[in-house]
Amino acid sequence: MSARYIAHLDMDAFYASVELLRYPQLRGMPVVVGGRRRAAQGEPDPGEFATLRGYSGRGVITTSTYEARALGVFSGMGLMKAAKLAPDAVLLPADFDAYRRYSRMFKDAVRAIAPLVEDRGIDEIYIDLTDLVADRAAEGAPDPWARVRAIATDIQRSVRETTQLSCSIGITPNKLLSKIASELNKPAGISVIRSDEVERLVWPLAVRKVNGIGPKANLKLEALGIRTVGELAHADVALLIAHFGQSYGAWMHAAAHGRDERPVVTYSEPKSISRETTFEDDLHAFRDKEKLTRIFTELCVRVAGDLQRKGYAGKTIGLKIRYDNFKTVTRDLTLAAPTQDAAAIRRAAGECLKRVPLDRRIRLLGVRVGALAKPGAAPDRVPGQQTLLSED
DNA sequence: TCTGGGGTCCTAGGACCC
DNA sequence: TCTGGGGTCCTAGGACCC
Repeated sequence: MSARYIAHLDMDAFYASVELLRYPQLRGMPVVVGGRRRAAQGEPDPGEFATLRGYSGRGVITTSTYEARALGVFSGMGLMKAAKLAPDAVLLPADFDAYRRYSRMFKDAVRAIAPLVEDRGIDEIYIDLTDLVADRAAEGAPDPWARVRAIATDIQRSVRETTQLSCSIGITPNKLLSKIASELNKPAGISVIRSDEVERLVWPLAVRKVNGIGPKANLKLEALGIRTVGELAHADVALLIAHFGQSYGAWMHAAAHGRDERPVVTYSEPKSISRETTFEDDLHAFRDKEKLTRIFTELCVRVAGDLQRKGYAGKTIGLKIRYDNFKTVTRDLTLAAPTQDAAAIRRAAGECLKRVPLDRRIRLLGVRVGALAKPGAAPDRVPGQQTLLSED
């Protein structure tokens, strides 16, 4: 594959920054977004924001401002723990409708400049700038990397003008490196890594910085004495494959050398749609049967609503249960035909429930619909069914 | 004081068919 | 009676990401 210019754009402290647009008086203060969605609690009185002090419940932090991060409070952390570290930090409930609005705004602003955008969730995207860099060859700077920086600056300015929010951009020859690069200079940074700079800029980083190496792999690597990307790059591939399997081991090694050929994918169909909820208190399968049944049915109704709104039906219905000890089990059942009907989903999920042990209290209940199809689209072939031009 | 909710992808075993 | 592969679907669990 010839040289590409791939950008990764990451919005800075996205949810918290959107909240600061609404409550500018909180700027400069430690603020965290998270906790359970509040039911129509209304606008808090100015100067009367809730703080973390005395928080009790099962919420986690979804985003924290940089001032809050300085106090050791990061996303994913339980709010009870965060309250001990930063009792005076302001706690705001998440408003996903607002975040989705701003998400659309910033993505539209980017697409107006560079159309080849891959969605990676609400607050980040990949952008293939290769064609744009070529287009600007005539009028722009002679050095393509200088043109790349100019394009990134344009994108950053446009995002700021349309949303009043800042973002960080990494540009490199591929997605893997760009994801790493965008984090090097946060917030509001632009970072470039050329192929010949991988050793200098990437090898000193912890392996955990590589997208795809999570907490488990990190621990295993540590046990092998591998802490940095450079150490991973120098590790024996055979050793990595022995410990992580052919596919993952070989990938890890390639990743450490900065190799990644994945294209920027501008559209993909969803594979599954699900709803789940963690209870405020663990529920007992029999003692809390009524409440459990009501929530179970409600989840099915919501999944069905999501399917209908998005125009999908699915034939694999899944149930997820997390027990009080955090152990999670799943069961699923594949129907003869796809459905988007709440009652049909409820029946199938009910069958799944019969196959789950109910000897512990339950922390979480979830319902999932997979093997999605667009209703009206050609159905999957039924085994044994005659088809024209069959190759059997 | 335990750890949200929405996803994707991978692995592995068994069923079933050719 | 025993011994074969390959391919696909289904199911369960787990790692990882935002």
